[in-house]
Amino acid sequence: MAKAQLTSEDWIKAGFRALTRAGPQAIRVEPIARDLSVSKGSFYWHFKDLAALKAAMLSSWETHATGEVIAAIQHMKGSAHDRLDALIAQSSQMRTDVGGAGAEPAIIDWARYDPLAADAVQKVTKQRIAYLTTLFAEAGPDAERHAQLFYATYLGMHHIPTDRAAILTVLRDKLLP
Amino acid sequence: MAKAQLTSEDWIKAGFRALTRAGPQAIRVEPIARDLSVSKGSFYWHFKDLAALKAAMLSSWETHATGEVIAAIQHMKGSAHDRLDALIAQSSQMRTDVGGAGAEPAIIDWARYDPLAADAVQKVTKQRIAYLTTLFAEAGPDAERHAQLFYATYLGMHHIPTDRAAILTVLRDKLLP
DNA sequence: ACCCCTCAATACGCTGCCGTATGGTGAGCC
DNA sequence: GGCTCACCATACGGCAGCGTATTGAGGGGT
Repeated sequence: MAKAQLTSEDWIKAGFRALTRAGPQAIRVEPIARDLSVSKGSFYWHFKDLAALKAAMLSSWETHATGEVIAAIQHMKGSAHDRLDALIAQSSQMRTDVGGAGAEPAIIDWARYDPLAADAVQKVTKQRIAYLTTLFAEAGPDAERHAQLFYATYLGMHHIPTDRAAILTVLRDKLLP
Repeated sequence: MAKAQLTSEDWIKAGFRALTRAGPQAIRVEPIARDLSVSKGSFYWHFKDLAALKAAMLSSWETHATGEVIAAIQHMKGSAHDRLDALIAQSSQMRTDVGGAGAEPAIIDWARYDPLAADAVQKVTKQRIAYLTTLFAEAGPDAERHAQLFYATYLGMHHIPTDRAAILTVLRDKLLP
């Protein structure tokens, strides 16, 4: 199960594990090295310093969190209603390895203290709301406000101890009658 | 402007400043002491250790964030519609000193890594949703789901770079027609 | 078989922080 | 004027983490 050699990808994944478990400030070299059962000598081979790992994580998340997801939804034919359902389903999967939905709250939070993370989050937010706006535009006016509302709910639902998909579904019913 | 003597309250407020500026892991004795232009010798007079300060902050937030607010809204006569508007207005004030709305995201996040904070947040969440449920109960069925939806949106809107009150108002229109 | 290149281990100095111990200062009271 | 007490400064030992330098081990190409 354990590979003989590590790659930068392994460090990035381990970084996300640390992030989701203990927050942005837990992205530290030596603890992650212990998690990988390796010394930090390995780390400084793959990365210049800690900032480089963080940058790589953000870059990785940026592509995974926008391009891939939107592309997957986009090329499935269907109504806005169906596509929203697909997005809702997607957001319940909660992968944490390369920045799936499980890591979202931690990254959002990360952005509160780190300008680089803030930059990445801002880009992703903009793209997502833009895409949602196109979906809601099919159903009437105020598309952008509705997109913002939907996305805010998506972000907030992670902190409510209940069935998350149900909350989004209720909102979708209200916005796309 | 600067008081001669400090109180525990001053340390708690300074703790919230550190929390909102740089996250939960920034609640550290020496940096906060520097913020107060004082040595940490003062800190260990007012508090047993760092954990004591954190506990005091959480306790302070717990009372400010539920009892006081709900009481203020409760004793103003009016429809659920009006009371929701009052809550929306309240949440746009963004005080950060003793755990106002500006500190909410930071505290929510804090709870992800600290069991004590998680405990406080869970209590507050429960109370708030319970109160919202009573408001929505006047307007039809599914009151609890609507309360969860509204609260999730309230939490998430903090991360959307736009007029936050507007988002909640749109949602209120949908839920209380 | 050899070498080189990749990757990891170890050891080191440095910084920031915690918590303790102890000493100092001003205000008020007698 | 001296005492007490609340409040703060200073100094110390300890620890955890960063980043560097140096050395060591395998694996592929020739």
